[in-house]
Amino acid sequence: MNNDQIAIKVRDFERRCRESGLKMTPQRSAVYKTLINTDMHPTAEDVYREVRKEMPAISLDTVNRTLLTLAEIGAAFVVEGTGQPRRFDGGLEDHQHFLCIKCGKIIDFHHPPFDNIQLPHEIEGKFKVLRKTVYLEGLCEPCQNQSTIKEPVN
Amino acid sequence: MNNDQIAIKVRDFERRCRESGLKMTPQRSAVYKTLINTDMHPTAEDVYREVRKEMPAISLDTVNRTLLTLAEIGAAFVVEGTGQPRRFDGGLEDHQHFLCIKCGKIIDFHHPPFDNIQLPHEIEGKFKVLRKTVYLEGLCEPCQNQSTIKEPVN
DNA sequence: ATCTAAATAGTAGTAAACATTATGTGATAG
DNA sequence: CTATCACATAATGTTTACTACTATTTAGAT
Repeated sequence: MNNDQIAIKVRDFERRCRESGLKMTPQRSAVYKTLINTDMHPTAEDVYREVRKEMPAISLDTVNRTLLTLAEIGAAFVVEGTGQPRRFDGGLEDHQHFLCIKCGKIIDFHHPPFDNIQLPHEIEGKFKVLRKTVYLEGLCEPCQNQSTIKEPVN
Repeated sequence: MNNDQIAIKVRDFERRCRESGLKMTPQRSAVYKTLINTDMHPTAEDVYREVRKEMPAISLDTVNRTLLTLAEIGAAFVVEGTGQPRRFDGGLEDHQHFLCIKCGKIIDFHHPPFDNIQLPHEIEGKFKVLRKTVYLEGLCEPCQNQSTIKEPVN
């Protein structure tokens, strides 16, 4: 990604912040710029290491909080399957998962058309796919109404 | 799930263990029984709390290790929430993820048919879906050659 | 019954996520 | 421009999940 493209994205991001009522701070810009400047999937720690090159005084906590903020306003997202304690499922029957990003509840559902997803050949050829699923994130029923109170995880 | 069904599953599990060359320990049975006896998606900690009611001396470490073993032999699986640090993605263009469960690498791919998944109505009605994607797990190319999981004995 | 490799319990260590608090700063109105 | 205030940050500490290590125990084979 060249400098122009980055500048455009950063301006876009700044507009998005204002629209969401967030203040524009140098830290936010720096974190965002660092994030989109990598094609990897960095942890907060990774971004922290990188962004310090430009802004040595920034704290890890700020980086982490900022990244979460970016995810909240839709300027970035958390890669599925990361950041939570590991959770297990003994149900081997075909089913799919919906994760409530607010209360953390995982809700099973089963939509038979999702059972046999056809993968493109370049994937089947390159990787050994052990699991393929449709994965949903959003708000469960109780959380759509409650605004502040956090529900216990199931 | 009634007692008969559980008994069948446990026998099945024991056979699966033998086939994988794993010893049958009371701890393994207990952990497995506890796991399939819940329709939730427990963490190791959750299972630990539950299984201690029957087997007070079991250690958390054993529960965690056993659950991972179950996942390895296919008697259970790890759901979204892989115990890794949270990872972010600033690439907002449509794409999907492949996670290598061995080296932890996340590989982007893009298969346009996956961009617009049609959800069943009962989902759209109940939940506010903020993200929907096809998610793959398996082994990436370099990791396919270095399997650590013991092959079934024939 | 004996042996051996595997599994477990117990403990300690590491690292990520989160909470708290004092300080600092961006955005707005006067 | 500057005064104000809510929001953001830095610094620190706490909690929690995960992993590492070692001595002991045990399942399964002979």
